[in-house]
Amino acid sequence: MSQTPEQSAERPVPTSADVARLAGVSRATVSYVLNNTSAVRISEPTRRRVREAAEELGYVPHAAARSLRAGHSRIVLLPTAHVPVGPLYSRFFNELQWALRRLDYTVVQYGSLGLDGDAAARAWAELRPVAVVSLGEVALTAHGVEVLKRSGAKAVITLGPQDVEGAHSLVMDQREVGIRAAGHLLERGHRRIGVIMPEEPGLELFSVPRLAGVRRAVEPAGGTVVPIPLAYDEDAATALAARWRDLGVDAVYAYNDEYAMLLMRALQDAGIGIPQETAVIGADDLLLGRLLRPRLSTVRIDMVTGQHLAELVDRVVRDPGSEPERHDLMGAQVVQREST
Amino acid sequence: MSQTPEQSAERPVPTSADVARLAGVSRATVSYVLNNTSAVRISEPTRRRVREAAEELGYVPHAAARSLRAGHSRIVLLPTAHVPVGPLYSRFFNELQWALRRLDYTVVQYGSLGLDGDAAARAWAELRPVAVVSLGEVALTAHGVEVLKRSGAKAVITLGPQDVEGAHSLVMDQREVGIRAAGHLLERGHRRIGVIMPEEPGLELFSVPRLAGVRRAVEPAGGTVVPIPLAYDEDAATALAARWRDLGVDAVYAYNDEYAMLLMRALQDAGIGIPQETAVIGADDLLLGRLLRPRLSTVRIDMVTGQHLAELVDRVVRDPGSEPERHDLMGAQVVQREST
DNA sequence: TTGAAAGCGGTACCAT
DNA sequence: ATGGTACCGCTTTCAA
Repeated sequence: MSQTPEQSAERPVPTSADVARLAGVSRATVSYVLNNTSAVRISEPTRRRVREAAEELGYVPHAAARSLRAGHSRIVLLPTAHVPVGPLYSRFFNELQWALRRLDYTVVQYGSLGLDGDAAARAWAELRPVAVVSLGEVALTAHGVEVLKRSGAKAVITLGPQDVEGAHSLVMDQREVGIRAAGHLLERGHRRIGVIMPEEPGLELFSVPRLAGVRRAVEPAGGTVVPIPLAYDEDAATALAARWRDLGVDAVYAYNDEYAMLLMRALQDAGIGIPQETAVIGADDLLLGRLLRPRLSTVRIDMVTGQHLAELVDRVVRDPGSEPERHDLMGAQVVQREST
Repeated sequence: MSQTPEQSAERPVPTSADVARLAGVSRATVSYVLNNTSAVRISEPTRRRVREAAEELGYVPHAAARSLRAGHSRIVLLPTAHVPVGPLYSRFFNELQWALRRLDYTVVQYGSLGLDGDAAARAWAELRPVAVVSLGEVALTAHGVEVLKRSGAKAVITLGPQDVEGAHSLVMDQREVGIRAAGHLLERGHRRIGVIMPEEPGLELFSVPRLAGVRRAVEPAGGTVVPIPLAYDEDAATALAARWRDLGVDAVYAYNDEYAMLLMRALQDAGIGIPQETAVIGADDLLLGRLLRPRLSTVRIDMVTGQHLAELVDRVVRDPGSEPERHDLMGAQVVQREST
């Protein structure tokens, strides 16, 4: 009797038993009424009494108890380590959440700081999610996928640079972006190609593979790749521009359009002609690139939409038997404007 | 074409009872071992047997069952209707999630499409969150707060234009931004002031009060306010610029720096001098404003940091008895550059 | 038409 | 040092 977990001075949270007592019926009846169970017929007067009692007490059902009993949840887990800033990614993320919510899933965002793949998978599995959509910030291993599936996850979907055994993988090979950017610059006759590497944390996920892509395109062609760290900050850009000519690059791929804008402004202020002296290309095809002068060339990325991904989640949840698929998505195309 | 039978749909998820059976001990012992309960001493050999059994079965505890028994959760609910895009807001949001996670809360993002305040509050209460941080997209009423608290929420915190009874309110009066922007333009001698109103959904939360602020500053001074709808899109801006002179405004507050950039470019392309013919001021003090020519004047907003808010959540959770406070935050200051 | 009761998976008190 | 067991709140047979 002494095991009341939490007996505060406040009113205890009303349960369906309280509603039943007040309405003078059993808990079963309360459940039937409030869930509109069609298999059972409850008289209208009883329904009314139950509803009124629930209303009066401010009764709200307990989701955890319900799903414990049901044996499954509608939780979709979205692990996040660092959510990369940037308009493209935010938009995707919002769309995804929105679309999942429309499909009646509960989105749980779970920060997984400093957990390695398997520890993270175990932590996620505690929530018994029906699906996990890993955005690739935390490396999910085949074993991690197994743990999740064992814990009842019907769909494990990864979105990242490579596919993971046992999971549906949406492979977004960011190297492609670098390859396209570099390919374009090579075509235009450039050979010594700078690559802006953001110093902000959480962007390595994208920046490192993009650099690798540039290398892959440039080195076989006999060109040179020069990685150039840059903080997203005016002073850093000015300092970089001051020593720009020492770098001897004749073209630069600037990670994305925002970094490209920062760099272009600094170079222009330092009297370096774009594209004559240095060609500049960004990525992401943001509106701002079209507003710059010269207009910014860029790599447009065809990313999966949040809506699309949400539908995949739902499909896999409904048909968990389906073989894990691997989709290569992420087309990338150069949009040439005036800066190259 | 033999079917792959290894689907977990068949194999039941292992429970602590399974672990107990395999280890040849009771469920209580399993619980003691896996939770390192210090009140009881378990022999080392037993501990090992339990650990091995858990490992072998791939056992992962069930968070819902645990918190059902415990009588409370560590869920912090973040309702989101439309998460406004925009770097300032995304950064805040990420910080908040990150900081809460560090404090060992589980962040649940819950999209509340088309639910009115009270229905939303009920839906949120089902999850029995220990805290709710409403970012002001869904209007929370005093009654809604009551429902949440009755369901066990120790902290209900709202961040929005006005305080809500019963909740800790962080009042961010966006009108202040409009007031500052307009005040600055009035000082510089402008009297007919345009206000760019983004057509994108989800921004009304900010744009409408900002417009109200402009009105409040301009009208007593005998000036005129001209709201100007604008989609975040190059063609829309070009079309607007073409009829700009008909509007007869001599200054414009452009919602934020991104819309300001879009507008400035279109105006400049149409041969309209900035700031001579039309002064332009943005808001948010983004880096891009400093990169524009002329450099963009802006309103810098001192928003609460995610870290700060997370600490408030934690403090209120630990001391739920504390009186609801109302903090006015959101200082706003004009940063004058060259566009005004 | 309604109620009694058996769990879902864990935790922690009380015996042993 | 362990085991037995009574809950947490809810759904869902099975009886009455």
